Amino acid sequence: MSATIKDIARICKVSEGTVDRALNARPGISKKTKEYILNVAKELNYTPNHLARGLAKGRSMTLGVILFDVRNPYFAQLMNAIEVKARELGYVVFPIFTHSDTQNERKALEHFKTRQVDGIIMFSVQSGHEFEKELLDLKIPIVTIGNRISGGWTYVGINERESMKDAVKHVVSQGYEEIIYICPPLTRRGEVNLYTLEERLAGCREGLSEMGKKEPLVIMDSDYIKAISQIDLESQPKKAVVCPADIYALEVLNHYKKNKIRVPEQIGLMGFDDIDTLKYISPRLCSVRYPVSEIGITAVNRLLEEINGNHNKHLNVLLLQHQIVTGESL
Amino acid sequence: MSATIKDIARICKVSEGTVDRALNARPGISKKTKEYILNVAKELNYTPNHLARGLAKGRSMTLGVILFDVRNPYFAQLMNAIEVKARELGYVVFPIFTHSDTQNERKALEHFKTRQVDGIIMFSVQSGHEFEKELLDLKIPIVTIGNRISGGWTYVGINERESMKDAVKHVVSQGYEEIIYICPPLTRRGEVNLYTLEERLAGCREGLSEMGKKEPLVIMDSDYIKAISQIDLESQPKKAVVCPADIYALEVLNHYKKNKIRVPEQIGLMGFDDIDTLKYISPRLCSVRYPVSEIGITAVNRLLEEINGNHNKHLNVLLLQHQIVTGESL
DNA sequence: CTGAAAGCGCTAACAA
DNA sequence: TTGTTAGCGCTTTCAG
Repeated sequence: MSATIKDIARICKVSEGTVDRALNARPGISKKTKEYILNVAKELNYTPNHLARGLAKGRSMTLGVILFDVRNPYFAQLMNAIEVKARELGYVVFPIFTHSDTQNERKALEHFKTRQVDGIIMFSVQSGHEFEKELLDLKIPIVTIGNRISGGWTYVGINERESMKDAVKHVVSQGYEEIIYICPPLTRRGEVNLYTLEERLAGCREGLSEMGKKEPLVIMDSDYIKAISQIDLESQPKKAVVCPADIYALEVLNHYKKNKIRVPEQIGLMGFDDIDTLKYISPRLCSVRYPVSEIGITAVNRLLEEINGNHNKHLNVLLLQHQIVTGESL
Repeated sequence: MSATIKDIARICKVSEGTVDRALNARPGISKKTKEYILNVAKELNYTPNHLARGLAKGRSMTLGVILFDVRNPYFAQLMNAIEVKARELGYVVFPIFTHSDTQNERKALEHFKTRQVDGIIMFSVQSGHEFEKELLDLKIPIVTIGNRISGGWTYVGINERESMKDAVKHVVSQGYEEIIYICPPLTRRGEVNLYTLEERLAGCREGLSEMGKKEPLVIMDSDYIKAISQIDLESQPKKAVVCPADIYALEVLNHYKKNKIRVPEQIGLMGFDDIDTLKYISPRLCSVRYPVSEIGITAVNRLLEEINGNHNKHLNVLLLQHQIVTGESL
């Protein structure tokens, strides 16, 4: 196989310890022997064995990443940012895509434990006491993104409630009086993490209330297209559909286009996430933008701080700024 | 830290070898002691250490994956399929996104070597003899996807030339006489892999020639939008823009929309890849569809065969079927 | 059926 | 400055 430290030691007629000192720039070695060893190592085309190193040091230099589905552009952006940042810092990532299945998430954590990852970045589906106990038992630093779990773990994201509140206020400021809020269920199995969903809905309610408008019509049906098609668009006052994700908004928009319903003339539409795809679609969707890549990068940085034990324990909620993106759909 | 085989052995008053036999369902152990050991292991919440196992067995049970950019939906789909399939088979993946930078690709391969991955799935930017030599030196099974390298490595993909030929023939069959083919350069650094690009262009030429049409107008400018805006759309005969990727076609379409040029009335448009995003865009783009996820799955299966040495050495080009997707843009 | 021991490649503590 | 040695946790071979 590949050359090992032992091989180099034998050839150079020095001890393995000395080779280690040369290869890893450790102190206590003469320049001469160091250069000699390095030369031989290069000739042998030596590459260190990370498995062995990890075993010896108790550090695998790998991070586990749990996301729903990388085919969703939002997760793809996160994935990209995390992978690039982690590698920049000498780590390599194991991604696992759960497709928001709680069983997959459980197995993923198990996987990471046996794989000896040094830390985990997780967008979780699960929640609840039992789940938190499992996480604690892992004894691995974890940073959560997207879905918050509890104060026990660092959370990197945006202020979900405020951002939706701002979105709704923007809609109202454009003259819309009635809000239809789309909020389909994520999945049915297990105890599911509803943090983001609930916060955004609460933000919607609060926003309307603060603007003195009436309660939103909340559509919780998974077939929300059918539900909205039953709404009377002719009656006053002006109505707008608000979605907690652009992908829902795009489905709604497709439905309206198919039925020759004009947006925003007959109904307003507001999305959330400001995904890249929007630039190809007209009318340009109003949405809420936030620095997705920054979330990934911040999560990696924080996770490494936690791994190295030099993090601020009193500050474990890291919120980034959101902003309203105006478009042609309101 | 976590419980180890040694701990279990001590508690059960047996040897480590016996514990190993129980834990890994190896033969030569009585049912009684096995059950006992398994119970103790469960109580201690034992989880195996994959680093140690990998080191001992010379198998890390990890695969390296090299892709351009997961934010591109095409790569995201590949990534998803590969990760899911690999995990199903007990492997875990290290993805590295090169952003089509040859330096990154080099470093990625280096990374994988030191990380002791058992195999690599690669969508390469590089090509050439020197590169091939590097790959050989790795002494790790490699399956290539997307960009073919040479007969030395398994390739999983579609027949690039035939698929573009079919695409062009379809365009011609819709009454278009003149083809504008978009073919922007990928990157400038290093010796770049142009396999796919060249094959598709060749397919375009062959298709036109076989249909008795004149040569395509090939736009090699990276600012292809500027280039197409100089084309006279009023003159006969009917013209169509053919793109070797939907993302180019979407940019072109955006340009036409902005300038109130009607597709397909004033000019036809053909894409390639049939990405998911298309379902949100009108007019529905004509494109070429092929089973992207299948490519990922096939690559994983083949790679494992190569790792285990039970692959068919005479068959190392695995081509999947493509199909023309008709839309409203022709 | 079970135990003992060597070894995977690297690190780290202690001697020399 | 260099060598020696004992691990890290698991697998594997050879005895018993």
